Amino acid sequence: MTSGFAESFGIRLRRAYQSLHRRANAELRRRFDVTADQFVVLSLLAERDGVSQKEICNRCYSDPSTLSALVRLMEGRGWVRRETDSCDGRARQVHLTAEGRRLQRQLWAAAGESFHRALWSVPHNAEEERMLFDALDRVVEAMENG
Amino acid sequence: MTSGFAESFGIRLRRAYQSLHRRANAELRRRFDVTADQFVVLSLLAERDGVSQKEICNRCYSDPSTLSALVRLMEGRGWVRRETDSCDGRARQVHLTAEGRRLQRQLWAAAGESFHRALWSVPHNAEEERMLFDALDRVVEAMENG
DNA sequence: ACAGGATATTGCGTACACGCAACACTAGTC
DNA sequence: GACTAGTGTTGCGTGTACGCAATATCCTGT
Repeated sequence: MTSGFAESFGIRLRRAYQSLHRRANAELRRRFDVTADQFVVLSLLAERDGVSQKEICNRCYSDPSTLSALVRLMEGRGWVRRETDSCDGRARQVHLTAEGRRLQRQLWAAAGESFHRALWSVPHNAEEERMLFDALDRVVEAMENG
Repeated sequence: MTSGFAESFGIRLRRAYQSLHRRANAELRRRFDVTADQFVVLSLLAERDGVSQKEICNRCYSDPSTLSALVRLMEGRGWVRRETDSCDGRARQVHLTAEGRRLQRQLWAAAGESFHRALWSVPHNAEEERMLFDALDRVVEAMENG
């Protein structure tokens, strides 16, 4: 167990995430002038729309104030529309615009195909994928409670 | 396979890393006024000292210009010492100071114990740990080449 | 010795992450 | 209706991530 910090789970998780994020950023920026985080938000909205920023935060596990700036930037580019929720005056419902939806599909088809194929090969089979996903989810759980 | 973006490997990896990083940051800042990334560098140096910044970058997979600023900040706080390599005038050898070494041990004992225990419980057994580590390493490999 | 190419570091600009505090609004209690 | 507690969003400051270009220094072949 004292295999050293460099060989620990933490540093491995860091390396894996950083390499994914770095590559996604490079690919998306070069070809579409979109950042990886913008792509994440676009993709989550493509799955479910008209939700509060808080809801988006929960889904991608990012920070409210970070997301606030990000979503307003995306609004400025015409990818999303924000309306004050009629039931809750504090909240803003975030919707994809037609333009945003079109862009998301384009990104998913182009870059998504490129490095999703690379990622798909990571778990060797369904069993392993289940174990891997489960472990990652347990990290979140452990960090929030443990 | 079209299980949706929110259920994909990428978003899970993101959530896991973010939750780890967030918690480590919170814990370390509150108790010691040290950031998670500073802790990473301290720990890597505690394992091997007197190396170039490039070498540190390779080990923690971070960016040269990011690390440059980070290491100089740590130098200002008296945790590391930087000397121009006598054999290679471009490189700086980074050493832990006595103070830095003391701090690293303190962090490792205190915060390390707290959430390393949480992380240890993530892989259920040695077999699973091997598979998990291997998968994370394959992500890095796939992102660099694939 | 010297030119050309590779490498380590730095400076700059931009985007994110996050804690904290302020603000607006809701909801529950009296 | 006023009071209090809780929640969604925003503004601000700091630290980090990264690409790009510049600089200084190797190194290799000639």
